[in-house]
Amino acid sequence: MNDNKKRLKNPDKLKAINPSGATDQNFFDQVFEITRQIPKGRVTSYGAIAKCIGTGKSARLVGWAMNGSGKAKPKVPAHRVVNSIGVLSGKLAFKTPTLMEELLAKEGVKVKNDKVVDFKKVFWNPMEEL
DNA sequence: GAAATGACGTAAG
DNA sequence: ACTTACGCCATTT
Repeated sequence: MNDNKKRLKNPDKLKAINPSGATDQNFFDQVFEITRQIPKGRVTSYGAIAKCIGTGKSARLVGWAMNGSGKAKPKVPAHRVVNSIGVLSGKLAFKTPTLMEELLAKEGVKVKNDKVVDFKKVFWNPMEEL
C-alpha cells in the first residue's frame, strides 16, 4: 500500500518520526508531549497516556509510537514509560537491553526483575498532573 | 484488501 | 504470580 493519499501535514517532521510517513503526526506528537512531561524519578503507563490523549483503547499505539521516540526531537524519556503492571516491556527496544533499567536507576527509580519497585508510588498520572 | 504484528490492557482460569 | 484469551488500532507484509 503506502499510498500517499493520507493527509500529511508536516512530511518533514513526520519523516523524522515515521520514515514511512503515515498517520497524523498528531498522535505521535501528543504521545511525545505527554511523555516529556513525566517528572524525573516517576513513571507512567501506556494506557494512561492513551487515555489522556483520548484514544483510550489504543494503548498499543502508544507503545508503537515510542518505537519512534529514539528518532524524535527533542528526545523522549521513553524509559519512564512502562506497562500497566510496571514491567519494562520495552527495554529490548533500546540500544542496549539494560539501558532502560540503567536510566531509571539513575533517576531514582529502582527496578527489580524487569519490574519497577513500588510502581504505585512512583506512578505519574498525566490526567491529574496535566 | 486480508492477515499478521506489536514497548498494551483487562478479564478469567 | 503466571498463562490464555480477547479487544483495540495503526503499520507492515
